[in-house]
Amino acid sequence: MNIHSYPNTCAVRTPEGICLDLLTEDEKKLMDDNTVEVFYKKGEIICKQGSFASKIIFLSEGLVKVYLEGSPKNLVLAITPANNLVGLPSIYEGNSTFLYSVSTYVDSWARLIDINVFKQLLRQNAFFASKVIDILNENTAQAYGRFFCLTRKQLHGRLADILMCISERIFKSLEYDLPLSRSDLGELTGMSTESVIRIIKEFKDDRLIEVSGKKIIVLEPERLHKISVLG
Amino acid sequence: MNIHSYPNTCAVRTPEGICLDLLTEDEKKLMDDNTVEVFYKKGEIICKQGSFASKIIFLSEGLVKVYLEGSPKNLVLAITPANNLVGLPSIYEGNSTFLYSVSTYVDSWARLIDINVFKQLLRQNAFFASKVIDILNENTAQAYGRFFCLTRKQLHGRLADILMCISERIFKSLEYDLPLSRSDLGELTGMSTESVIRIIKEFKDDRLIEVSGKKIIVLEPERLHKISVLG
DNA sequence: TAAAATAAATGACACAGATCAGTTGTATTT
DNA sequence: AAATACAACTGATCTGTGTCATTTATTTTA
Repeated sequence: MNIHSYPNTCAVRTPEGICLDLLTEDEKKLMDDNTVEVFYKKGEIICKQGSFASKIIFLSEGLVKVYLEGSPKNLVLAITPANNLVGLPSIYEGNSTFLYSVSTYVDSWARLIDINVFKQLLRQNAFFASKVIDILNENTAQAYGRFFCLTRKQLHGRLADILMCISERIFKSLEYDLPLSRSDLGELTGMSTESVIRIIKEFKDDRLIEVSGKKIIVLEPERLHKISVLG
Repeated sequence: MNIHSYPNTCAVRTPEGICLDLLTEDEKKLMDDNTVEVFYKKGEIICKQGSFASKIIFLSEGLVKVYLEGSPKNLVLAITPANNLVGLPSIYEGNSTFLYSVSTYVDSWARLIDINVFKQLLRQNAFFASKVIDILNENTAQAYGRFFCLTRKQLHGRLADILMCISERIFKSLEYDLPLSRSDLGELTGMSTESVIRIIKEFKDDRLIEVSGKKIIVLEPERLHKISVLG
């Protein structure tokens, strides 16, 4: 049996403590001296798949999507809220380019940390490295969940999944203002915009959710969750 | 533009040096003292998703599949040849169960390393931890490639992809004896057995590959690669 | 406030690929 | 050598979901 409390398919659980706390004062200073903070408007690209990976991104404010470029359609790997590191998987030996692109759903602030300094700190502070491993592995668990969702569930399950996941992990409330369009939702769930609209309507008609424009209220989380699990 | 030399969708590149070399003599001894070597027959399960994650697996001989359990169909995350670590993503804080199941395609030998000893070594040896991060990230890159393949390519692309990947990364030859059945191939490419058979036949009729039973000879790697890229 | 542009919604249609129901071939077992 | 089981193969349907065309609603711009 395969019991998961709730889906984990769009975003990682926001970490309690961040790994940067494990650095010594000197190490923190070194990192700070090699970090710049940048503002990105809604829709802007923070890093581009295939380009030279020069930085690790700490999202201090906002909401971004992490995605693989594809023509005609991208594949969204995750959406990431504030206080998360992004770009870690690009730091392996022999690779020097970003594995994925990152762009903003809303106005955001990001701290860009020099990747070589980051790597150096990994090699000199085992507690820090160990914590980074934790973060990487949580991301992997989330990616696998998402992988399973997009390849094994069909439309209703996928949409139920995303709606629950956004509610649970991004807004932590059954009621939220979606900063995404229907076509963003389509990209996120790997389906056409038309299908998103159709199924949202069905969920609405079935009184599973309440929708008006961007505002979403989850009325029946249990039933929605059931749909998500059954696929 | 998205230029990859060759697909990377079924298995990681076999690592040149293994991270265990970075341990000190004392650390190596500690690890050895907490490792057992076990033989598994073809088709046996080495670890089961959801069960208590007590070990890290080093596959010393054989070929395994790493997969998520699903009814009715599993999702194969990767196939892994000898001299690779398996189970690393399970070692994050707050998680104590295997993220995936692992079973053997052929008779195999595995060294099972106590997970707590492994974690301890990560926390005390930053070079070791740093190397493990490299391995995790390579695995992530491979998983993303596979994710993209299974969600964005259609049948011909997926099968071409797998045939090339097995040739390139597992056997390192254009000619090989597949230790997998057609239904294994179906599971691996996320398609029905019937479709596997049909498309293999088409590839054969088009003189892209030569097939007799389990024996596969890739006649035109470039064209096969083209099919894989175009989807 | 009107006009233009964009997003949301809806219905008709097409098709990739699964499923089902079989046949043929090849190992195992007795 | 016959019987059984399983893997490989084939053809005929069925269905989920994308695409296209069009209408309605909402936002942005002039």
